[in-house]
Amino acid sequence: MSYNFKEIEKKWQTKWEKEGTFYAKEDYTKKKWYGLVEFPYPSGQGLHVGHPRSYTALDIVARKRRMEGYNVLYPIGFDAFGLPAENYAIKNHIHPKIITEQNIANFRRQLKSLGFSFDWSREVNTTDPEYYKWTQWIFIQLFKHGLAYKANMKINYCTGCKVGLANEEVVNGVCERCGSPVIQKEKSEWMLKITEYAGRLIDDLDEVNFLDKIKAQQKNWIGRSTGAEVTFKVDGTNESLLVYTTRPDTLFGATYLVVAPEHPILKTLAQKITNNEEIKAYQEQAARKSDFERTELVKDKTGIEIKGIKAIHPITGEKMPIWASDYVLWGYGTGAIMAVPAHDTRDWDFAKTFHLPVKQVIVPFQTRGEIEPLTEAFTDVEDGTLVNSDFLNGLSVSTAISTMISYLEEHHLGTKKTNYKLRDWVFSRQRYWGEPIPMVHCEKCGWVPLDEKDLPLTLPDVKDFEPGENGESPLAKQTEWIQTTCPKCGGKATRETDTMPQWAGSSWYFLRYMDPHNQNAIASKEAINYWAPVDWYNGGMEHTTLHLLYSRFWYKFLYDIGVVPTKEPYAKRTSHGMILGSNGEKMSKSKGNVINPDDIVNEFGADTLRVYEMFMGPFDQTAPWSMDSIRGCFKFLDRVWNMQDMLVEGDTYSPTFEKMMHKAIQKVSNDIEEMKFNTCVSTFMTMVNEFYHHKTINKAEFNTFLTLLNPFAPHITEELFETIGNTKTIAEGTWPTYDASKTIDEEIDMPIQINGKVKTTVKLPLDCDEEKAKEMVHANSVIQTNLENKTIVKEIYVKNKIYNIVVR
RNA sequence: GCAGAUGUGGCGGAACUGGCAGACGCACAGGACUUAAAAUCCUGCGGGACUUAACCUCCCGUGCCGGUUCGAUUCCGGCCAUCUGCACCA
Repeated sequence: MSYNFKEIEKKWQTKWEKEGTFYAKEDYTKKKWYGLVEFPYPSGQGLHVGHPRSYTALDIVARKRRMEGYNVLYPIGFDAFGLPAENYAIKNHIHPKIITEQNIANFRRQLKSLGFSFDWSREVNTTDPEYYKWTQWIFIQLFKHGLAYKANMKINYCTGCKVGLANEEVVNGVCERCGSPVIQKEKSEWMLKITEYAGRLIDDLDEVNFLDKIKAQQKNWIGRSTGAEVTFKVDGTNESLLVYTTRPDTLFGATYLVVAPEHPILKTLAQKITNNEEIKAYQEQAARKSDFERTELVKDKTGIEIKGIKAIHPITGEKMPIWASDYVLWGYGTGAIMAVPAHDTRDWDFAKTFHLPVKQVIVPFQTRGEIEPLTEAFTDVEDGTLVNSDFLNGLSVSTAISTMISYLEEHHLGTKKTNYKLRDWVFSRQRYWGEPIPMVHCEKCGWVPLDEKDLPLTLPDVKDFEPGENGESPLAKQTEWIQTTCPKCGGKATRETDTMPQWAGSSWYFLRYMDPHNQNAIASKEAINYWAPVDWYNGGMEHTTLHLLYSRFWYKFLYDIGVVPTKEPYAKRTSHGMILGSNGEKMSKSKGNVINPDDIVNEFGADTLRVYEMFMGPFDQTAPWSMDSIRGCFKFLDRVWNMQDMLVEGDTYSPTFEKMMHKAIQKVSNDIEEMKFNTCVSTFMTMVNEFYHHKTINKAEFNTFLTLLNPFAPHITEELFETIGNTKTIAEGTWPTYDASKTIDEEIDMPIQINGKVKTTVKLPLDCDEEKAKEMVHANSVIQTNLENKTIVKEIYVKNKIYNIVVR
């Protein structure tokens, strides 16, 4: 019988579905394991070959865990709100709900065809009102705790999508999604105060097992810096300028101040300022630039001196000029800086451009206080000694920083201050296909949340999905829907017409899986206490600064209000590499290098696809697709299939294979934990080669082999397991164990080196003592020949590793 | 510019904690089976020198230069290249 993967895969998938083989148990007394993969956005293109890479990987772990006796939750769902469905709806006048349903059906079919051990009874869908009811509920809690607020602010506005974007969604000045230019637009938006959690989002990374690069990227993104705010009085006025600096030690080197063009002091002191016209012109010029131009294109410093006012140095009392320049950002720190051209590259450039004074206050340590003229800013903080700095002279940079901060605080001139680059999360979208924001605006009471018992606030059924005038949400046209009453005073009120961003539904979906049909809560307390946190979460690096950060933020908030029991949602986070086209480029329709998983399943079967994606390379690195390699994996499974013809009886491992079996169990068990799936597959291949070489395999060996391979290729292994006469399935069985003593070779092919170069090998018993080893090595003829006319300088023997003879 | 990663045969890649570089797969070559082809099975396969050939032996070889070491793909210093993220954040 030849390997009929189509029949086999269908048979087992039907059985699993019918019997609910992989459903998580409600038994909260068993030890649990919760594995999570990022649920897909059900796009019209169907599943990408990248999805199975991540899903197979955790499927392998999940299947192993079940066999190890854990109660496993390995769920899946659909993150189905989003722009593509809406854009499609606008173009083809079909309701996004219908498109979404179709796409989900297709995704579900594809996912099932790959044999993942998902608990399909817990499938969630973010567009289901029974789901987004709780997304809205969380929003209301955020609002009640002052973490959601309306702000009239300049937002990034995508000219293509006609929608406001979070900073995270703007890439190189264009929209991350559609590539259209992003402009600044004034709009009233809902914001979430993620900045309030910035510190904890960094600090609590210490408690979780995330890949270092993920931690590093999150830290970088949140961008914590510590320093001081220092007050500079403006001469002859009651006004003062607050500046932020990370280098308070350089205060004596400050020679001028710079404010952002948007700084309010330019208005407040307009009476005293003598060149208002010029300043206005500069402000307009700066405002015209998009963020992209401000940061990307224009590195040359521009600016203008604010004439008529001077600042006073808080310690020396010197009068300092004040400039305005767009290299100082209004959105960060205080929007004003003290410029220390000698020790900051940007200030140096600015000072050189406008011929401003440079005062050096730090010298490299080894110059012993000698001041040599600078040719560029000296910014080294590790190796610096303070000079020209009064009470700081002679101190190192780090000591000088703390000394200065103490001094400032003591004299009420400044305070210690931590700043973050992270901005609050722009939470409004002027779109139809998203969760309605459950808020109404009452003229008397202001913004009022809906009563929780009135949730979900469902999307009104509309026919026109075009954005409204001026970038308004399509919902703004639903005049009837908008009119409502205020939940607080019962008066006339209007609904919020903006919807939530796509990140909303995905910020908490892993909690819903724990108890997906609960009508009264996100999930029951018992379910959350049992399943939280997620034990292992795998996903793409591209979600590190968006989804991963957002969901950690929401979870921490839920922790604060007592909904969840742990500080962090994910105990462990790993990341898979991207799959590239066979030409080494990112798969895209326009490049014509897209692989459809359906085609692979049809031609080779799901097991082959799974094995190939695990074999193609290190899991966390990018890997190009190769049609030739996939044939090799098919051939491997075909060889596994044909091993049934070599089967002989046997309840224990035969002496020929005993060692190999124990070693293989050890290696595969360990490698799965380390996500070294590629070497697992090569172990399987080596085993098969061995069985072929001896043209025999007994039942005990076959059973173990099939169990090890089962997480990778679940269908063929179950079929063979049944064929060779087992009455239970592998899924019902236990993970094989190994005897460590049987993985050790009692004889070692010891490599013998002369001057570090291997000349030959000598068979030595395990843990052979040095004397015996020496004797045997010197008895070897190759070594004897090599030692002729040589003087032995030294002999190095490392037990069970190497024997090296150093000669002259 | 800053942060992180990567660099090994024709290709994808392997190598525990510093100890036989190239596991496993692909491609390629040869053989068996076949009327033939495909499939399958077996064998070979980093480069070079020596050799009629085989075996043996020797030399070179993990991006480049240097160092530590009996011994370096692995550790250290300095470069180069590629990828990813961030980018005037005071």
